[in-house]
Amino acid sequence: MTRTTVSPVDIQRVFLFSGIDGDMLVNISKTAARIDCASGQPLFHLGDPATYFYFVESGRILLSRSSSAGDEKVIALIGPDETFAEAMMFDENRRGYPVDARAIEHSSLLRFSVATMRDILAQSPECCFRVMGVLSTRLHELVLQIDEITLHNGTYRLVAYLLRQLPPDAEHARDIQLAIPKNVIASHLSLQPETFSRILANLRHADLIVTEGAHIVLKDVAGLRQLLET
Amino acid sequence: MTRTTVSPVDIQRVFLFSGIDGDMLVNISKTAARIDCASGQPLFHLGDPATYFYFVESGRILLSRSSSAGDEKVIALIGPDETFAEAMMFDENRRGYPVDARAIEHSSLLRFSVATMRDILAQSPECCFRVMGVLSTRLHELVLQIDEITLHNGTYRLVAYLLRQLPPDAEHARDIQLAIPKNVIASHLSLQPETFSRILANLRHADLIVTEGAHIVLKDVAGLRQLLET
DNA sequence: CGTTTACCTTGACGTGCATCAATTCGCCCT
DNA sequence: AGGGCGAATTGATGCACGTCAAGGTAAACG
Repeated sequence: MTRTTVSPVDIQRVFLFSGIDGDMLVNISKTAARIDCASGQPLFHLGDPATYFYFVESGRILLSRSSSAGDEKVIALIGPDETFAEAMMFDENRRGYPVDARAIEHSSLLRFSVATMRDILAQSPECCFRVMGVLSTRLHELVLQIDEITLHNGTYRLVAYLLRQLPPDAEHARDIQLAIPKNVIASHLSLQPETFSRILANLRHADLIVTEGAHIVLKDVAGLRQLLET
Repeated sequence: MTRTTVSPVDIQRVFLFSGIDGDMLVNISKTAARIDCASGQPLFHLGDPATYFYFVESGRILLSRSSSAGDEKVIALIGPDETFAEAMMFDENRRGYPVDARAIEHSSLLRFSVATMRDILAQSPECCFRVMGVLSTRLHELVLQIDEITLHNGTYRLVAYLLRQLPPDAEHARDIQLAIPKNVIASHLSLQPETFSRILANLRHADLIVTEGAHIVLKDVAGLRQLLET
């Protein structure tokens, strides 16, 4: 894991900071750092004092909770141009990070000081609104996740996941390339890898999909959508 | 469901508004309303355009998601002095409320305009910080909920719930009076009422608790705590 | 280039919790 | 008081998914 400096230009790419002007940008870049980390490398652990939040330039970060029995549940997967752990700016009770974080690819991150960011926010309601927007979106996503886990079975969750991978605009794209190992997706969907594999097999036997490793073709999108009704 | 006016004094009780001065307070109270609603009464449904958020003066509000099969999962229970649906101030994509809400007791609420509140926030970073703090807490709670559902079994969840009902300060309080019907608690813990009842029976047979209706005595707190380890 | 290692798949089996069904209990209502 | 109704409990049974075990495949690495 290497650490390099960050220029104001790098920061322009971070959505949360758009609309922040010259002086403040410099301030931010002074307390920021670029983190380059290898696949598998942990960034922080549950309960660690939360002094930073992150922006993903490239690569992929996995956020998870683990039980003492050794089971791990993937809470979120963070890709390029996304931030995570922004909520740590408001960790009033000093509970620290609520999840573990680690890279699952070789990744380049920007690391920002929570304290600096608080100073910025105190002066920029516009920036506050952006942060609140992001937090609100996260909230919505977690509610959807709870909905799926508690109200729907494994097949539903997996099919919903596959359909979400389709680009929303392209009408007739039916090919999916999984960017993430299947066991990780399984954990994200609250399934065991074995169950994940079996459900894919079922869908294959029902002639709804074709699979070849990480490449999946949705043969019958309408049929898959139908599985989500009832 | 009746609707009455709200005075600036009423609003002082809302934590989110503490530190807001005279002029703005009046503004808020003008667009606010007191809602008095009977037990069972719905406040809004999933997807409804979100123009209000709420503060509970008294009573209890249930937030839930429902499947098309008719199953309902309780996402949160909101009691006196708490706000809910604040995140709707930042519903940029107009997705509407992400849950259903209804009273499960005769309740008195204050209803605030999302638009007015946005105006306030734009002028008060202090108030922004309070909102962000609340959102951050909600986020944390949802992550904990996902953790429990996916990483722990029914007994763990129920025991954890019982222990949470103990006042944190009072060292030797062991009596719990459930303020909520058991089937509602069951749904909140992602259990069927039958399973909930059976787990209570198990704990009773293991001499860990004594039950009499909604009154539960934790006979062996240490023993219960032990169930949460491993 | 062969070996290791991580990931994936499939089978056999077990189990935690859901489902269905039948009482019982307590409470509101007239 | 009595009747009606929702909530709670308990039993019998079933199933979705987890667990354990045994290969199979492919990429990573010396």
